[in-house]
Amino acid sequence: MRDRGADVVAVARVAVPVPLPQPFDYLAPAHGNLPPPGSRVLVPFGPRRLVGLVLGHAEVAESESLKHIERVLDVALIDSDLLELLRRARRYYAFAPGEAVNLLLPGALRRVKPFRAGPPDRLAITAMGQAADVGRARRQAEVLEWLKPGPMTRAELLDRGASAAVLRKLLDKGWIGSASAAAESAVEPGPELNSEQRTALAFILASRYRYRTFLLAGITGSGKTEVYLQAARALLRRGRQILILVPEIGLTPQLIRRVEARLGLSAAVYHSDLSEGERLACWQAAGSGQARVVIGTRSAVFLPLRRPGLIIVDEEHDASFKQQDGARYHGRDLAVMRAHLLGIPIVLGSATPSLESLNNATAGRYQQLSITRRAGTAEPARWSVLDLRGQRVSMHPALLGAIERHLGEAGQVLIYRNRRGYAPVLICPSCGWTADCQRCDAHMTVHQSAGRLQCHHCGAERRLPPRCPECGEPELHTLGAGTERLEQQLQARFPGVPVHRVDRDSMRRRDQFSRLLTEIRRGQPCILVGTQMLAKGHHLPGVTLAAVLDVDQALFSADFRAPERLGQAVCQVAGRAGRGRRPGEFILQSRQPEHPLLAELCRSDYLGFARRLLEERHAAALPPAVALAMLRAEAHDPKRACEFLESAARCLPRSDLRVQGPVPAILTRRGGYSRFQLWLQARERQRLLHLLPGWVEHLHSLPEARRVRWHLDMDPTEI
DNA sequence: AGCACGCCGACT
DNA sequence: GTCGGCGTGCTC
Repeated sequence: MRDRGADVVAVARVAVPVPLPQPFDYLAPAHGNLPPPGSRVLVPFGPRRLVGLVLGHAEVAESESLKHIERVLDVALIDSDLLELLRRARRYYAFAPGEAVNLLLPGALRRVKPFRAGPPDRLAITAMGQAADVGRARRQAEVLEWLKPGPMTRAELLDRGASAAVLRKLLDKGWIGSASAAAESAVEPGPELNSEQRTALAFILASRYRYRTFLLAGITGSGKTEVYLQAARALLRRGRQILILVPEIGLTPQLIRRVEARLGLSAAVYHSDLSEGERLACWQAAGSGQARVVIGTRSAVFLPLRRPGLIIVDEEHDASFKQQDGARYHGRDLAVMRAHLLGIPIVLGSATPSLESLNNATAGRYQQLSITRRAGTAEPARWSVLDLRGQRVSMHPALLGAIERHLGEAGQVLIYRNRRGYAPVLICPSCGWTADCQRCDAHMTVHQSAGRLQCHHCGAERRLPPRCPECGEPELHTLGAGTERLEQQLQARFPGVPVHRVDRDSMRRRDQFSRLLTEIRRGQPCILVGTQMLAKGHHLPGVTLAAVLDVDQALFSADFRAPERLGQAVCQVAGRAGRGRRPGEFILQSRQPEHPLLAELCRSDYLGFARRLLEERHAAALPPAVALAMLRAEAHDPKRACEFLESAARCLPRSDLRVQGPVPAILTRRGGYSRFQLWLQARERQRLLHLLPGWVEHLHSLPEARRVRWHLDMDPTEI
């Protein structure tokens, strides 16, 4: 027998930022030991050099192809808790180790060349700046004025119209400087908690220093945030850090301000719109413990934390917690995993919890805390359904009447329509031609004011044709109404009343929206028409009437999640009405007013509706009753996509999984690609988890895999 | 993903 | 004669 010790060597298993299924092994640096797991290293990789992350150590057969780590950049930069989170996430979502580098290291630390620290993220006016004589420099004077009330982030200043050059000048002169991230201010007293809020708070605080997941289900306006904040305050006092995950940072300036005012410190904010320098600064502040409260989007779940005490996931049902490319993880679910590893409590909050979380609560994995009453004196809105059958208009006469009445009583009106643009279809009345996207199975949307057709799926755009390109008919018709058209119709019907449209087209710049919100909160009667943007969590105390125009599509969608999302949107919109002192009214328009799901939604609260949906999912063996993973493939040639999925299915180990497909995706052709998928369902999640990583790794070696774009999606939210 | 190597068309 | 098109193969 040969001496095994002689041809075996210790290596570091290194994740490098390439989309390959395996980590790469490296020998210790020429002079030194193997760096411990979590170390950041520089390694030679083919003809180039890359920054990688040491995932662990291993013993492998000695080989000519093994190279040495070139340099150890940071020893044990990532702690073992985060590495363990990463291991579990990789096992669960079956993503490549290369993605790990992207998740755990901010961009600045992935560069081979050392990163030069950029300008500070939070800027404040200095004493010198207060006294400065700016002279003719108008732009600089402007910035100084903005900063006089208090510090602002670089992003906010740029948003308002400051240029990078002006900021650099002011920094050079010492008129503005970095505002200390630790600056503390007085704590604003909060409202008195009602009994339900107090009970919820008591449960959360009872599990301090222990893992526990709480599902805080509180109707809109019930004061969930107040419960989070008081829990946060208790842990801050013990020197712990608080991590708050939010769906989209753009929609939460109010939350950030409120957190800062109520906790008396400035929150570190982490999201993808930050500059590389800002991201690095936040990453370091979180890791050093200097940042006491961190508010971030899903990627913040991977931030290092020195002394974590509590994780909060706000609007936990929101789809943006699911990453839709690269490592397709769910920020909420990883947050739960992280809290578990850290041994700290986590609070998932929502007025309209996801069926996944409700199911976990029912199964006893999460503890549900409900708040059923609105905080303060506000009453829930009165609901009614208008039957749109037989109406050839987008707004029922009774809705217009209600709008008139509410405006007359000095109320504000919110109209929700989940479709931007003027009209979803352009059609020729003589030959039936419709304006379709060349690259997608979809109609193009008419954008009247821009005079263009737009595909909302691939972004294609072209001029609005003056006549039918098929038969020359000069008078083309539009079908349906998007926000742009509704704005026009409402303006025509209610002259003299301001009509504000809120969607991606009308609110190009971020500050436009916040300015409008400020304007609206002054309380003058007005009509707001908008998409999602308008429905999500904004406090609009002057709104007394809210309406959802079209709920029918979602009731008959091929996507099994559509009714859940509909219910959530409807409740969010209904929650906008009557949050001030005046009572609210909520109107739903439908051509299926007697549909059982709608009836349920109107009859009971969201939780009753959700319970019914959950029963349906159990009956149909759909998530969360079963675990679902999806293998997706897309190619210009649909045959290639299907061939790949077929051979992928063939090399699946024999098991009791239910495998279906290849089935076409709902919008089969998008952006010139035909998209197909394989459904993998299992009663027990473990069955899937055991086989996915190995299977996915094997798929890389299939010859068909190189001719298609493919990925695996665990717990998919889009089908 | 990059990056090199490789083997065929229009240009200084 | 060479600059450069992007197919395919490899990266410890």
